[in-house]
Amino acid sequence: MIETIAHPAHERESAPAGRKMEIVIRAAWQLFLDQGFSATSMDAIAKAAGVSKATLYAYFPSKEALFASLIVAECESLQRDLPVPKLSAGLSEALREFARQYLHTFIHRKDVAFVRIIANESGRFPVLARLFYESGPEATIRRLARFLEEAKAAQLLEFDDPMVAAKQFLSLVRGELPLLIVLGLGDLAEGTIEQEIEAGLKLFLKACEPRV
Amino acid sequence: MIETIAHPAHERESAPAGRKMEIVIRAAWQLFLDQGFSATSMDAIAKAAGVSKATLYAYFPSKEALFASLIVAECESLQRDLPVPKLSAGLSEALREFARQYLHTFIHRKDVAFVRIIANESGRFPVLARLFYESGPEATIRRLARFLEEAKAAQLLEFDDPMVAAKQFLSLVRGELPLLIVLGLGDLAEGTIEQEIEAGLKLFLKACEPRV
DNA sequence: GTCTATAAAGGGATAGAC
DNA sequence: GTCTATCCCTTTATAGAC
Repeated sequence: MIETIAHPAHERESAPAGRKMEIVIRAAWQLFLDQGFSATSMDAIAKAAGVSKATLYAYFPSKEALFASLIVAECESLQRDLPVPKLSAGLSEALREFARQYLHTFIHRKDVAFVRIIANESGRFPVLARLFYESGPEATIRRLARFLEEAKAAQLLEFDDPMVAAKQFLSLVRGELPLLIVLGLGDLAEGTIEQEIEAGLKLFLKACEPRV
Repeated sequence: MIETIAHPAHERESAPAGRKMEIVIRAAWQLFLDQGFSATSMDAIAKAAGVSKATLYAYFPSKEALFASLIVAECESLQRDLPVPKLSAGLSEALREFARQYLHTFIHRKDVAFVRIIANESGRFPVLARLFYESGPEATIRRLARFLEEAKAAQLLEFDDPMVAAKQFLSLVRGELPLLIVLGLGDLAEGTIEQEIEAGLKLFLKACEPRV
């Protein structure tokens, strides 16, 4: 992504390596997501990517370095894909849509698998754990907090601290979902998510909408 | 702790085995909590318990069986130690104290480490994952829901579905705490937990207390 | 850069003595 | 029941040919 411009000259050298590199990264990420760090072997990655183990070690000095590289890249992706609240459609609908986008990451297991991996290697990658929290969950809270502050300024909402209110809204709409998914019990009926969002939104607005 | 009384008679036969068994269980549980299932080796358990590996395999036919046995026992313990809401001290204080007891399991890492282990091995032990969810989280929700229903009957609260309301209250008071702890970022300042509880309680009551 | 082959270490599980 | 010693497999990582 960074080297998109430039380097048209030595395609012959870097292109094969570049393609393989990308295949390796994809295969490794898939395996890490599915099985975690410890359970994923370099052998398995090499096999899935169709390369030899020696090639892996030509790209990355160790399994840890490969893992860290993937996490850092994914955190950048997380920050790019944060939900965006839009007041234009009305406060209620804006929050509803924000919640939908927010929960989408849980339902499709991306974010939860992410947490699971880092959590399981708890002591091992403290820097990566913090990077993830700041790139994903905390950034989401901050973005929503700014939006809530605008709504407060427009006298659509009442609350003390926007960061606290943002955390509370997100807590309400996610409910038990992350736990259920992380436990592999997330086979929910179709409308369940929508119902949870609706219930959470209702409670939040009941508590924070100005009383006429 | 349990066997302080009794068994003075056949100390010679069962006491050595019984004592060692208990030591093994304690050591294994400690290691599983700290390092997870995969990362904990039978060698390490044997060493920590001061027995040989062969002794472990005399007690349990496999590492999986040992692990499952510990999880099942811990789930029984979870159900015994559920928080108990008491209306006697007033609704607000009852919910506050319930929340304190609830979060206590997160702060002291018992429950979270538990989730972390099961989550990472959920593919391997789906039955244990469900057992855990029903023994801990779901049982807690049910207990609180019953209490909320009483409060509703006494016209202290207004809501539609007691199970939904219970989930919402618990979601509010736990906030980001489980995520922070599971990521190893849970070094919170002293009053933080109390503040989170207070804020969650305030929002919940604002939304669910009858308006005079 | 990429491969095959292998070293070195650690894992689960078992045999056999006591 | 408990131990020591060991089998056999998988893992990370590297050596050496091409």
